[in-house]
Amino acid sequence: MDTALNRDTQTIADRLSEELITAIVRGDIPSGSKISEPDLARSYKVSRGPLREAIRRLEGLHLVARVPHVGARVVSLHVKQLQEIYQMREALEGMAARLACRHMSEKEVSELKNLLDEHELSIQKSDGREYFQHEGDFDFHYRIIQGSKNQRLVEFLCSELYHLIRMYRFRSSRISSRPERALSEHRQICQAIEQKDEELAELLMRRHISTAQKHIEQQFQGEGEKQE
Amino acid sequence: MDTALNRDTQTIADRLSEELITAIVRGDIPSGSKISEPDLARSYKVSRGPLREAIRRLEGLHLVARVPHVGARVVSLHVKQLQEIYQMREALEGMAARLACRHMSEKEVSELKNLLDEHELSIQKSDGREYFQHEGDFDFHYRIIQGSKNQRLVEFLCSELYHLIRMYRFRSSRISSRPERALSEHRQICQAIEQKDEELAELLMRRHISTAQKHIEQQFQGEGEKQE
DNA sequence: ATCAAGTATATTGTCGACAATATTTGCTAT
DNA sequence: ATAGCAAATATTGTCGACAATATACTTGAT
Repeated sequence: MDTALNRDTQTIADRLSEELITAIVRGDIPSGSKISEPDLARSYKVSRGPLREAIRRLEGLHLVARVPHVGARVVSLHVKQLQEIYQMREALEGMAARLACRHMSEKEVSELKNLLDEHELSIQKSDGREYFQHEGDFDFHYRIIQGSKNQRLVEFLCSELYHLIRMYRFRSSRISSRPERALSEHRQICQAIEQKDEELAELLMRRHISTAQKHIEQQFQGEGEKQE
Repeated sequence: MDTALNRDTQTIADRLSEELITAIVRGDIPSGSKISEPDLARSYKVSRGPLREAIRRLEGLHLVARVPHVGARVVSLHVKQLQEIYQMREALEGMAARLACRHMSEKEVSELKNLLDEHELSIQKSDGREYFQHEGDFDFHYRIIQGSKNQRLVEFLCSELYHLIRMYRFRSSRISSRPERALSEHRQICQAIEQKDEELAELLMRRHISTAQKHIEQQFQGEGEKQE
């Protein structure tokens, strides 16, 4: 369950907020549900002080919405919200790809290429295992974001937007990720970065994400409403 | 039925976090200074509970940095941080301009044009009042961001990045804002939005912000180091 | 005199109790 | 039976006290 029993210096509120984030992202605390302070405090065996501080942090990450004297709810993602997130992601990851051209080291680029080779193998071997596919996809994007060397950009994309995206993926887990097409797009992007073609890298990344967004919208239309 | 009474229903932590934000942005709590919980609690006449929750919120906004068992400090902006912020701003406001083409109403566009006329007048009348100039600049950008109708984008730009930008402006207040040039760029952007030319609007906005960034970098080089 | 270690002080973290507010329940009147 | 009001209950917000940890200071040895 828990892997870190060594962190004595960590504060309860900090540890708790991490736990709550993963619980929310994985759906253990369902999207849209109310957060009861007494209940949560009991089940996590903490007092309400640190719990409230942790909730305040989640509020800042937009994972929960609070209304005074009423309480906090886990946010629920509707189509519109996902569109908004993907629009921001398109702009920011496009910029990240541009900056990665400028700042990624030779070593980082070659590691990125190796990663894509691994993905190709894993696609050939197990052509159904979508979960791994997702993780691989995240891995690719994370590396480029890191490669931008823009710390604030990294922080925002990885710890705010991606939490929400993962949360959505956990909820509706069957996304036909079309791994072959994604891989070929990844290769194009990687090549552009290798050639330090900033314009092209940004363009391709934006198109890649825009495609993913359209795909999600189709999914939602195909299945109608299943929110509540 | 309770619209005017809402101020009473506000919680201490919420009110306090607002006050602290403006205090930090205006420099009343100096950038880089340590935040002492007992001191702050005394001077704002609150107990440490709500104060700590407010600090947790500021931490989420990246206005303060906390280290466990040591305390929180107001962030201090160096050149590198400003560059990072402006890179994100360029990407996001470019996207905002693009979306504004899609979503701004006729009325909003005409109001935007009126705003620019006012700016032109105010530049002619008082060609030295830079403070007003800044506010006008913010106003223009805010409207386009709002015009994107992307609520998450609005929230992030207006309440995270702009806090930090304002904070910097308060610190080193003399930025030669070159109002004439800025105004003409604003007019170009506005025109592109009016004509619903998404490509052009995004391009011009990005160039506009990129120019501002280069300008800031020059300022910093011109004056050398004057931090802490 | 300088450095290290141990003590003293101050600050941060945590807790349980109490107050303020919202929600639910139950009762009354139409 | 239902709408509306009032009491009861539960939840959130706030506070002051105590514990854990870090910083500052003193003391002693080389």
